[in-house]
Amino acid sequence: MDLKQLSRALGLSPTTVSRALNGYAEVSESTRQRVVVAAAELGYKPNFAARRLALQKSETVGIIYPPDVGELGDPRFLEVVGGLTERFGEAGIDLLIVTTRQKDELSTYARMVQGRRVDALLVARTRVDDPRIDYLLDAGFPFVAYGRTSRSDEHPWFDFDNALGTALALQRLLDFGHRRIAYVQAPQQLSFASQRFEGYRQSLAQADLPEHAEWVVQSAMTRRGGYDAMRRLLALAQRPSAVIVDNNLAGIGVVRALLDAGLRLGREMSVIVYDGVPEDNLLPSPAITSIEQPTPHRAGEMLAELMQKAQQQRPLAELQVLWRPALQAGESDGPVA
Amino acid sequence: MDLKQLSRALGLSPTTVSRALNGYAEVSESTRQRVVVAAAELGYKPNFAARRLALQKSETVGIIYPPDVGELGDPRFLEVVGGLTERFGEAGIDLLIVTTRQKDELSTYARMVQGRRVDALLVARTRVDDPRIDYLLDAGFPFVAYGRTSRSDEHPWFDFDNALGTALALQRLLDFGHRRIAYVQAPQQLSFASQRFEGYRQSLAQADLPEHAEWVVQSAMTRRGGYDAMRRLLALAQRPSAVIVDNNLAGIGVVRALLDAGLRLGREMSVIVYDGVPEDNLLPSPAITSIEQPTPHRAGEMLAELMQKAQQQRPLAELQVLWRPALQAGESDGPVA
DNA sequence: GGGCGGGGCCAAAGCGTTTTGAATAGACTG
DNA sequence: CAGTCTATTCAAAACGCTTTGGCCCCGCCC
Repeated sequence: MDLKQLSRALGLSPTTVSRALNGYAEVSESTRQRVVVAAAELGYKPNFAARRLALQKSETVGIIYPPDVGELGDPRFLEVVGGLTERFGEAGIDLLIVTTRQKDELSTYARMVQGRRVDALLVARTRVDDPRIDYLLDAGFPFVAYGRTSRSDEHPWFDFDNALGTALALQRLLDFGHRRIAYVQAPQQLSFASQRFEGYRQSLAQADLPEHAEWVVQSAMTRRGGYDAMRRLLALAQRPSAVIVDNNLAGIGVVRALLDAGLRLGREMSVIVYDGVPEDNLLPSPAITSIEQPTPHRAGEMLAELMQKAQQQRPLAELQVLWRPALQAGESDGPVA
Repeated sequence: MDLKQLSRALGLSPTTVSRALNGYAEVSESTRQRVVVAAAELGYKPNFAARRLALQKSETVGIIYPPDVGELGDPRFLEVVGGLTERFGEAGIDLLIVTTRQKDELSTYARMVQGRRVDALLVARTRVDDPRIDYLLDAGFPFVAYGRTSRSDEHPWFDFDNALGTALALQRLLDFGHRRIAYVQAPQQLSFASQRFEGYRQSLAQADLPEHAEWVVQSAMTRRGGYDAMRRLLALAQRPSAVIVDNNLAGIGVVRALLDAGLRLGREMSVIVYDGVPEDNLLPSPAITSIEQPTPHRAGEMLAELMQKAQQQRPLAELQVLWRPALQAGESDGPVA
């Protein structure tokens, strides 16, 4: 059942039928009714390839990411995708997912853009100097970057203010009188980890406190990693009085290590965890003070909104969103003993 | 840069250029070379809408799922998607993700199928009597069901043999001499949970053992849920001597509860956990005996393969895959005390 | 009453590919 | 040397939709 057949069945021209279905004004209300009813009855569905060819747009947005997700990548990225699909689904827009290795990256982008396969792209896992961004800016193609780049002032992006998060945490501990503040961090290749660490360093510098290399421990982004890191910290001759953990998985390990060592949280040791410790954690500990961000799912919804606005060529100011984390006080920290 | 421009630049007809690029035999080797080189140089990328319209296929597969992922749904479904994209990416096929509420479900499917938006579909979260399956079978459209249905013998599907898994676990415990075997289960709306429970019940019946309602505890699919469930079991007058947990999150809670109660695993209480307990769990416990399945990512790869085969109209026998779990012995179970 | 404006409709021309059917030229056959 | 192949190329027709430019008819204005 295509448009021609439908129009023939109605005794109308394809032109009129097409217009009736797409809500154009140049068609009488009565004909519109007839057409809509007939289309539903006969089960007419437009052919998308044809529609897209004529329309010169795809009603599809794309997202390209490297295939090694879950390794060094953002382990929760697929949750972001969940938020994206949900939002786009409401708008009747399809989401295309493509994986590509880094070496074929640019040609994949070119295929998408020049082949008009999608109307807009999401650039995930941005790098500081990112050739994909250069390409898209150059081509004048609508896109949103998930993470800032060196050319952030020229394009739409969405990001978290990671440095602010650790700064907030550090400030709170300083206010409590702490001066020996340790830092447990995820691998620094991850951009969020390096940004968070930067917030720690800068706040330390602002407070005129020296960095103490011993108190900065890098560990795997796992419970076990956090556990081991904390044990190392506890073994130091000069023990810290507080610790900031830059991710919640390691945070669980850190807290467990403290509990196992018999230390009371918020008294003998203050703890603040980035992203918080999930409720379902089995730790018999007081509420952990944390730096809270929206969930990946919410981030996905936000990205979807931005992508739609990007296609409408809104002013850049509306298309750059930095989500500021907030400190959520718990009972895992307190005045220095 | 479209085909016409390219052909003009080469002094050839679009016909020949198209053939050269798509590897047809009716074009001389020397022209092919010229064309390929020029196409690369001039950066020609085919327009996909046009290509699809002419070809009457989309080089895209679709996957439609309800938007409430992460609630009662398969929380790891998005990992499956990861496996899918990876496989399809290698084959140059796009993956379209669409969300839809259950009430619009069928019209979404119709739009996809009749609008030829995709070449094949993955039906996720199949229900026993599933109108989507009826629709697709009726339309003769290639698809793969992720989960069996009441019409499983008529269509391609991929599934896990959940009942076999719990049966293996139960048999092992019986062999160890256990007769009081408890069962901690996830909510029974989840089809995997009901299938696993079915395996437990049937094996029990086969062994001529009565079901003991007290020993079957339902809990949330969380660590905390498992913890509480185990505590309830421990409080019973007639304590079980072994326990099977139907999901690994609750499994962690169960083990923690046993450790907290000072019970030695494999001696005072035997434990088998479906899907195993992840390594990064901080439990100071012996290796947990588990029922192992491939990861969701692997399942995604498998599904991708099946979808490709489904499009080639292979015989149904090749298109129905039941993955059998295996019991992996640990030290968390042993002979009855 | 003639001209004008606009509502409602249509035929035909795209959109950028692939494919069909035919043409040309040279090689080979008898 | 006429006739048949074969290899290579091309013009034109799909594919199914949207949109441009017109056409027709009716009511309205001066």
